[in-house]
Amino acid sequence: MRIGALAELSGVTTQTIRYYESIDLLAEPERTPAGYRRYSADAVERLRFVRDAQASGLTLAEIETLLSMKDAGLATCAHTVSFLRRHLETIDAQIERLQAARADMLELAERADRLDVAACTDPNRCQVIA
Amino acid sequence: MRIGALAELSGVTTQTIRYYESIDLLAEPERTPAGYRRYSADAVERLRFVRDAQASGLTLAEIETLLSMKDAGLATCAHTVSFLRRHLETIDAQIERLQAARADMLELAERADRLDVAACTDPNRCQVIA
DNA sequence: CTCAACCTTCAAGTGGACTGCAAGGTTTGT
DNA sequence: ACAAACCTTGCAGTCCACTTGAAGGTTGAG
Repeated sequence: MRIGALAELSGVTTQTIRYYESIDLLAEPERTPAGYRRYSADAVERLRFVRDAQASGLTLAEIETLLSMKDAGLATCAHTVSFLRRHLETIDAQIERLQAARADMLELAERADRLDVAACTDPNRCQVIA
Repeated sequence: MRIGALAELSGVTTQTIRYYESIDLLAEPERTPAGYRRYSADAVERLRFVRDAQASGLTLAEIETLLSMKDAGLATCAHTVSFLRRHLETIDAQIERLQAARADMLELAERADRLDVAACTDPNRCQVIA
């Protein structure tokens, strides 16, 4: 598939894909005779990993380290594995924070519902509330 | 308490607190006669909300809207409440993503452990793996 | 054949969230 | 009285992750 199809399937823009290639998150793909990038289905999976890892708070540089580790068939070193373990703890902390945020917002929404007297439907006037 | 103590308690830097004030996330606090900012314990709670909300993927601008809503005693408008509800769904999606990322990393770490032959302890050589 | 939709490179620009000075004044402990 | 640690403003700088634009070449449907 070409870059547009990959973008479609993976939910990132074509520009972002090229950007990822430029910072070595994605290997340079094959090219068609005209010079268009051609990707295999694996690329979708790789981008999925990138997005999950990113959502978990890793920088693209850290993700690159992890992907190198993956690519190297896990020719592992203690340092990176311990980074991974530490990050697992970070993820758990983040899930907790997210649950706290969820509770905060739910309470806000429910209290707002209880007080909802005059509904305001004009998005412009609503931007800043009172 | 003064800005340094608030920073200590809430885990952000003093500069960040001043920055938040500059973008109206935090109200201008009282000042001591010498012009030092003086905060009440509420500020810690407010910063906690900011950090949770931020972890849940809201921008500071969005958090400001939410805090205005809170400050206005929830003089609510349908638009903002529905934003809140939509964001609750985003948070749930994010928790799922985080759990996927967690699973990915755990698998990576465990596969690495199983293959761990020559432990490498030099952090410099370990940065990029193979 | 034509036209829209797709692709190419490279460089510069953007937006969000800080972060780091410089050049001062204040507080606190000894 | 003096140093270390704290505080002030204002503004420039940084980092990350894109995003846009210019100036073109290619593909595929009608």
